[in-house]
Amino acid sequence: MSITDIKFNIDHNSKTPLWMQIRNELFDCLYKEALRPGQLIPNEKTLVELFNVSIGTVRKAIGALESEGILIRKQGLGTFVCQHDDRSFLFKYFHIVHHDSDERHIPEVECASFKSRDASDREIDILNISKENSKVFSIYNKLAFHGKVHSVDNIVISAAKFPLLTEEIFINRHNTVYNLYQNKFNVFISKCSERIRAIPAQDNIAKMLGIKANTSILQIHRVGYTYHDEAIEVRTSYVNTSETEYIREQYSTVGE
Amino acid sequence: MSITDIKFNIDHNSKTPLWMQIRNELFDCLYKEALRPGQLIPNEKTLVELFNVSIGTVRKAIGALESEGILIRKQGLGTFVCQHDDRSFLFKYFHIVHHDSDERHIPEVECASFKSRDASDREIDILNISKENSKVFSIYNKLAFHGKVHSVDNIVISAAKFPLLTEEIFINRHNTVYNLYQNKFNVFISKCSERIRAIPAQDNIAKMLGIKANTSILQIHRVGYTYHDEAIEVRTSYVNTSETEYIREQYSTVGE
DNA sequence: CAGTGGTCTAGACCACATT
DNA sequence: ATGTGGTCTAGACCACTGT
Repeated sequence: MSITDIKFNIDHNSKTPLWMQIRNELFDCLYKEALRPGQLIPNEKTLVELFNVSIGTVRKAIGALESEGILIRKQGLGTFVCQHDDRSFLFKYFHIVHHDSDERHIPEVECASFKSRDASDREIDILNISKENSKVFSIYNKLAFHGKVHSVDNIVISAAKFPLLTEEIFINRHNTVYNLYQNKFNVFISKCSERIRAIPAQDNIAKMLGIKANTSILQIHRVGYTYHDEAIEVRTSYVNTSETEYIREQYSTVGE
Repeated sequence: MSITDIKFNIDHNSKTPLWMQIRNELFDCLYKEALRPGQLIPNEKTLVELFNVSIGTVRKAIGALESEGILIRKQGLGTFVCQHDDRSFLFKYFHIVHHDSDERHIPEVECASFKSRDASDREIDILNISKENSKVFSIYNKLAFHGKVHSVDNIVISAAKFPLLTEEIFINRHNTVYNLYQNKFNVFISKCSERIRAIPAQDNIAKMLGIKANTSILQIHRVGYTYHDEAIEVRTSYVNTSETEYIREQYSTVGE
């Protein structure tokens, strides 16, 4: 189904602004997979004809989606659906930096284990897992800077949404995990929520981090969502902050 | 100095867009204190005449400042300079929630100590403190939910930037600390950066939190900035996360 | 070069809030 | 009723990109 074949319902007499209606229609194209990450969307003039509005209105709709991180405009090229291949997405959801550094660096990642098991009650609840196929993949990753492990990530995803995922596929990705989700399974992570606590490291985690048991570490519960707030991934990170820190720079934008 | 008296330099042949020039001029009005938090800015038609551009250009400039959290538009009323009195600012920089709650609540705050002392090297560096007046105020606040203390905040600010601040003034504020800065000292905190680590609680902090020494807690280093990235406040928070959590909801906005 | 998005104009009309 | 910002139009011209 190509976007140019879709019949759009734009109501010029509706209470909701035209640009918002157009934004929603374009957004639904992502959901209905008429538009996919990385894809070029029709140019402004074409959209004007598709929606039968003036160009300023189309531009406002695209601007809204751009500020949401859904679309990205490239002058002279066109407007594209955001993807985790884009440079700006590399560190969007990676918040650990080395102590004496202001810049984020890509960590070295090593998969420690890859298993399939039944979902826990909490996972069933958050990931909205059906009873028929309640299997999940549970993956442990070790993250390091300069060979020194600083974090252990436990990633849990529903097997139903990632059919045919194998340890080999997972390990042999050449990019981020979210990039794998996007490119092999057409799942785009667009939003994350995180909850952070300080806990003493349990034995197994301490061993993976190479520290003594009961050392104070960060425990970060993250839920990753795709379009329409559909929860996709439950991730628990354990971070040794003796040489690293969790950072957050908050311009007082409206969004957050 | 009123904003209508200012001579603006807008260059219609410049490489930088008109709307960006206007955004910068308006922003400088804040810095030069021709505009203050809460103040109504001139209406769009007046700005059109002041800057000698069309209304769409003015609207784009205002839109930029609005998305930065500097201005707030209120339909039918006008456009105002953001202030920490605004509801949306209440929780903007407060990220602690009770464990089994999704909503943020206002904590009970109690001042534990209020002192003046010489700045440390680190504080001199971050706050850009001069050698002539190197005094800082160091304040300890205890934050609680339902009477149970969960956080201790150490606030450090340059005495030079907060002349005449006393413990009495500090304690008798009827709003947030940032609101006090704004209303009594004309300092608007517009940006914060935070770095989070997990540490074992030291004796004095543990005592204030009502927990055993060496319990794992969060240590949050925050620097608060005003316009033009001028550092105003160094705050270190110690959070007992046995019943609370640090939260971050990240829509994939461009800003962050 | 042709095609894209980026900027800017000069209006019209609507929805909202105060007087 | 008046004044505010919000939406929308129908263009013009510029700057950037790849061929």
